[in-house]
Amino acid sequence: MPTLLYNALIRANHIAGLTHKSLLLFTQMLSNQVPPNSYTFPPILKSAATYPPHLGTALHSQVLKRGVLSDPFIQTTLVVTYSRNNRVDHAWKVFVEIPFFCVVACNAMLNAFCTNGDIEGALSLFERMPNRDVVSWTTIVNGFALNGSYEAAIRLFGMMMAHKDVVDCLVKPNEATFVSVLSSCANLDSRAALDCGKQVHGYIVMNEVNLGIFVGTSLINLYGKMGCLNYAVNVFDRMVSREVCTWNAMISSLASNGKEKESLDMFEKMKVEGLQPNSITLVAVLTACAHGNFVREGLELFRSMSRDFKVVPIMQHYGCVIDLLGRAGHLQEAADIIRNMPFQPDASVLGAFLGACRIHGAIELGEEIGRKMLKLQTEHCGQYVLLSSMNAEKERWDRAANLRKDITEAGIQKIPAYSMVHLT
DNA sequence: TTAGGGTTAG
Repeated sequence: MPTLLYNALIRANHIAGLTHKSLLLFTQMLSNQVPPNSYTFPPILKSAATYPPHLGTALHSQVLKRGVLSDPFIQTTLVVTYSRNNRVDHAWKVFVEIPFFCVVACNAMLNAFCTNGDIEGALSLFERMPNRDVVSWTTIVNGFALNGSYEAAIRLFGMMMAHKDVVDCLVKPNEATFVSVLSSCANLDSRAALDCGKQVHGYIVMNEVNLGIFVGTSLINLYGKMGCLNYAVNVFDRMVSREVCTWNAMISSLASNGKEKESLDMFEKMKVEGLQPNSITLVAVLTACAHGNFVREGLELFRSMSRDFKVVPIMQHYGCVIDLLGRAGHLQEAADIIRNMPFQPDASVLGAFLGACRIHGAIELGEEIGRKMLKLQTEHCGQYVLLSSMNAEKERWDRAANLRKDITEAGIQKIPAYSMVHLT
């Protein structure tokens, strides 16, 4: 079989997600002494990115050996592969060897910085790039979002729209750009962020941008988070095609806006339409059950989800079901589930339980689980609280307040309040 | 035949 056929097969398997098969074909190719060429490596390197890093490195040596390292497609793919292996240092080494400023390679490197948490590195490269296209802008907007700087992401999107960039003044956003900025808006909690999201929506409508799965789902998520349920429903109804994530966003929006019954109805409708609920769907539906006090339905769903939907419960599902039982006062049942969990419960599960114990005055049960929680979280929470108190003693109020904020953000805010555990 | 950016989670 000639090189060309191997290349086609490797690529086809890579696209189909059969990364193992595509790697196997490559080894077969070598053992049959069919020489790989520059077309062989991009798909095989991307397949390798899903495996431990040494595979990528081994393929890098093959690239060298076959004398195709100067191929720009291979160089860019190497940057991507090392980045996905969290080796941004190796990605950079490959990148600096690329002789000409190529916008695609720069974008790959930009994304390498962004996905590895080096937003300063990304920004520095972004500012030095001689050319920036819509992918560059989207990557940096999304990079800020990935690193939690949603305001900065929105600001950069604004710069792009206002053509503030002297070099590149004709960049038009596309669907990926909208998705990044809408997601940033949804992660904020201000009127300004909602207004920004609405403006983006307006732009989408005015410019007759296709309301595809990604944009539609992002809009539903934004409006759902901001409490604008009518807008979310409106977008959902207007969409021509919907996927599981679209339904998930709609079910979550209804569940968190007091429409628990409608949320469950939506879940039924989704199943009727032949869609397979996934792990996220079940988190959303269990949330609806917890908020709507549908104890029996929620518990039934939780117990049958592995069988009916092939979704094995993870921490979040346990969190929901403990919340569900806890709110309704079924503390003994909740404690049984915690005791029999196949993995250690985290602070969110135990926190939900302790909250319920406090509300329902179940001191003994609370103590048992509280001890378990302290044991798990001592270094985490204890150190934070201690640090916070020490700062307060020295009148470093701002630092003390920041640490307290960290505790809240880590989702373990219930621990310091649970002083009865310390008394035992 | 080949390279870069995107959605949903108590």
